Amino acid sequence: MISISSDVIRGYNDTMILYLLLEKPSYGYEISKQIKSLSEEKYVIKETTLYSAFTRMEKNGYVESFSDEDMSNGKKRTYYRITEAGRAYYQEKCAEWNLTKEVVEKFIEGN
Amino acid sequence: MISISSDVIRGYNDTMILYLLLEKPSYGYEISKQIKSLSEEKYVIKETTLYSAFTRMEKNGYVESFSDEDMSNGKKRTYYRITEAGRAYYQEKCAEWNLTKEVVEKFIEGN
DNA sequence: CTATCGTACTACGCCTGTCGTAGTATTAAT
DNA sequence: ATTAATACTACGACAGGCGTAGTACGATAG
Repeated sequence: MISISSDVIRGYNDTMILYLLLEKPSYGYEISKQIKSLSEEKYVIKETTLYSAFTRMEKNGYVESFSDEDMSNGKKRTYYRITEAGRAYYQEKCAEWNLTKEVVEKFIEGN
Repeated sequence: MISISSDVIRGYNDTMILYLLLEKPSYGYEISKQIKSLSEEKYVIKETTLYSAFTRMEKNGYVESFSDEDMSNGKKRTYYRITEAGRAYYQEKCAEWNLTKEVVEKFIEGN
């Protein structure tokens, strides 16, 4: 059974997360489920990968965290909001992806 | 200037090298130049990356090395030949790439 | 009323491919 | 005589992904 290798996806987890944050702020568990459903169950991000991506991206200024003030559901959550730098980074990654795809496909069977 | 990040290409260097070995055995320097030209100068593999890929792939049984017996050009070279396991691995990586591409593109702008 | 499941994380440390730096040796060109 | 191109090897750092484990709360089931 073919599955997505971590070596390929490496560096693109951030991009996927940022994509989901483009529309509205979100938090770990929700992002995780969205990645799973958007990828049609083909990719499930590991919890540790996800949370370390948040930490890294906050340190890099691509996202900002804030706490769930309201707490109507009783569970504490840390939400993340994409920053302007995050949006710019996302755009760069999209361009990089297109270039990478172009190159890699020259080495894939049937071009 | 957008360039290919090592995080993206990680794990696909092997695939590119194997692709070039499909037709005929080759050696480091030649592979390096072929990757550069086939990618239209868009990707230049680092020497250390290339040679460590050879070592790793030989250990994994994807390639076999042999020495240049003839030596008409006076330079010692280590040639690599793809094995059956290497061909199978290449096929798997192609399938994996197609899956990965499908998934990643759901998270790239303009779908 | 007790146990399990789903939610929502944090901590720690290993693994592996990539890459920077450096060095060696031969041949060809200037 | 020196530089450039060829053809590597050695060593160690780095970073992202991931395995394992643990915490804590609420809801649901038996």
